[in-house]
Amino acid sequence: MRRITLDDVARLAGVSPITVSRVLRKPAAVSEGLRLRVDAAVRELGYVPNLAASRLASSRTHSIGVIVPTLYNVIFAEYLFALHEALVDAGFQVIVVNSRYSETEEENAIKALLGQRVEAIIIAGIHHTLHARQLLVQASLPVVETFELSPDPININIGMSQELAGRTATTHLLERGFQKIAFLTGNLDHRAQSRMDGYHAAMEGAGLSGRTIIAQRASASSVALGSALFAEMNERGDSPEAIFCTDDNLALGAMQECRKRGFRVPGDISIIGFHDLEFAACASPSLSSIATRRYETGKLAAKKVLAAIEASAKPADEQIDLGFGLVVRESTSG
Amino acid sequence: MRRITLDDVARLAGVSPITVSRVLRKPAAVSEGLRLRVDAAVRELGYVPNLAASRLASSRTHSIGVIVPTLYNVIFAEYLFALHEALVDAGFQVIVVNSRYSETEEENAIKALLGQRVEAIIIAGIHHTLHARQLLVQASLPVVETFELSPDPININIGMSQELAGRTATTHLLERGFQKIAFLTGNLDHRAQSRMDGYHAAMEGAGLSGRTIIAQRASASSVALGSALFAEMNERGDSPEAIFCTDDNLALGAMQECRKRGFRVPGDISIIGFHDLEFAACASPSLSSIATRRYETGKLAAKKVLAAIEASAKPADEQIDLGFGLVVRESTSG
DNA sequence: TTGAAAGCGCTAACAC
DNA sequence: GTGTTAGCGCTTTCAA
Repeated sequence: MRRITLDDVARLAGVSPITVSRVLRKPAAVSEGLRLRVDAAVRELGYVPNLAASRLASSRTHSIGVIVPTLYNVIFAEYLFALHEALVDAGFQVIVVNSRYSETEEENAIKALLGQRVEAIIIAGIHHTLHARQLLVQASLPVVETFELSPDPININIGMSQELAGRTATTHLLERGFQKIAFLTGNLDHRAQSRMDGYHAAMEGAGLSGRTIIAQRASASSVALGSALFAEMNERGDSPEAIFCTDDNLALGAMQECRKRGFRVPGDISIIGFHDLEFAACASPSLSSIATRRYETGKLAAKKVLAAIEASAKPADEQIDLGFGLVVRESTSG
Repeated sequence: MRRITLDDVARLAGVSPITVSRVLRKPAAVSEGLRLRVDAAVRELGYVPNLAASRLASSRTHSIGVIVPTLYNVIFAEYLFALHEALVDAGFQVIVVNSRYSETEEENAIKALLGQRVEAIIIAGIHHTLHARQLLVQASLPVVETFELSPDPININIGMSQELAGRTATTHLLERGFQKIAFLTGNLDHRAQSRMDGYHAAMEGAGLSGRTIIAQRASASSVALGSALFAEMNERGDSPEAIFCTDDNLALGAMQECRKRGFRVPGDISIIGFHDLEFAACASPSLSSIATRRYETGKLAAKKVLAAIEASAKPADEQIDLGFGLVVRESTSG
């Protein structure tokens, strides 16, 4: 059974194909009589326009490519939500591609998106293969890099200093008077690495560079991993007074494992997390954290992209530091 | 600056356009000499094929549409992860559309996906507008409905009985000897509604239909909402012996609020959640829950769709009940 | 306001 | 193994 095309509709309505096309795209430009006839024919035939043909002919795709390293993380879910909200409402389709924390996959994703002639690319992170970077620089479309601050942005960069955030969290613990401060992390992607750099910098600044305690395991952050890392640390005899976790999930897990092993939080051990996830405020004890602006990042990225498309010009290079917040709650208020 | 096309590459390599096309799609069918020349030209020009043109010419899009009611929920994140994993590896692009729990938006999403000539549609839920249903029934592509069991599947249906799951959770509490059992829920989407139906059915079966306790508020499930709902219930004087929450997040929030108000879990109040999220096992006390098969649902949906595309035929109607599990942990082991 | 002609960039089908 | 021809189904001119 052949698919219904514009011509079929035109024939049934007794008009030319271009008139049908106009009725569908700018109905105001067609007289009411024809419009009604066309609408009726469309409905009768159950016509659905072929987007590939439309895209080819108009060279507009009304689609925007978004690359994230994982779909398995609330952080990106919130960010994607914000992007979707703004872009879909503006009539764009969002193509989400998951690079699985691999720069090679990211490069492939970029190629696929360029092949689709997306009208902009929004990409989490600032580390790309050389070739990927070239492709993005050469492409005459808006490119937004998010979540980190790049020393050399491709085009638009909306982010925060992960290193400074890591330093801030650690400094907060130092200011509470703790010296034995542990750092807990899962996979060391670029952002986690920067936070760890911040931890090391703060410890060194306090003359404690010889006394760092690291618990790390190559798997995705999760509550279970937090428990496991604390257990591991405890069993090998490390007994920190405070813990900085790269992620609130780890922090929650660590906190629960603390209690299981008879430590009070914050009485015996203070804990600070990262991202200020929804549960941090109502955990008990409530969890101190670094608040990151996932939603705002997505919103702003979408806004910038829409403005650029509107102006039909690659926007000027720009870097926006959205910053972060230190949220002090019970878990570090011993 | 004009975009590079296949013809440009062909001219530079001194071959016909179709040869370039072949090198890109089935390199084995081209002699090595030409292949190398073409590859070089592709690289030199930075050529990226136009997918819209390819899709139009071949009438294959290698893309699959996925509709979910929200992106703001781990449940769907895990499901999407599974879908992506299987489909992307098989060379398909996944187009995710968010219907925001609206049947109208869902209908629009279906139209948009059909317009793109996706090769299959995978949709969470079994409730659609009449027109949306018609479109899906008429479309000559595989359609998978997930997460619920439909009395009248459009094509393939992979799910579980939400009602039975709700009944099972409630029955578990009844069997522990509790009578004052509360039901906590956020937005009453179809699935939450079915779980509540299950709760009512179980209560009625125990002769307790007059003693149901419901705490509900129209917002998305979250830990904070769980706290709020328990607080509300407690303040209006309802004092349940056990609580069934439609979601583990609610359960975690309720558990924390219990403790804040001096109730022991499970000593004074037993709690069971839903979905068996990652943190349930390592919460303290560990959280009883109904385990749902999000990942398996995604995997199986992808598998069915790929098989159908492979066979290039709309698959036979089929219903698969993936079931669920009752996971008993400390929070209901008083 | 409406239509005719041409073409977007690729691939299927067929020839050589 | 390689090329020629003829579209895929729309939209962009431009003319009426």
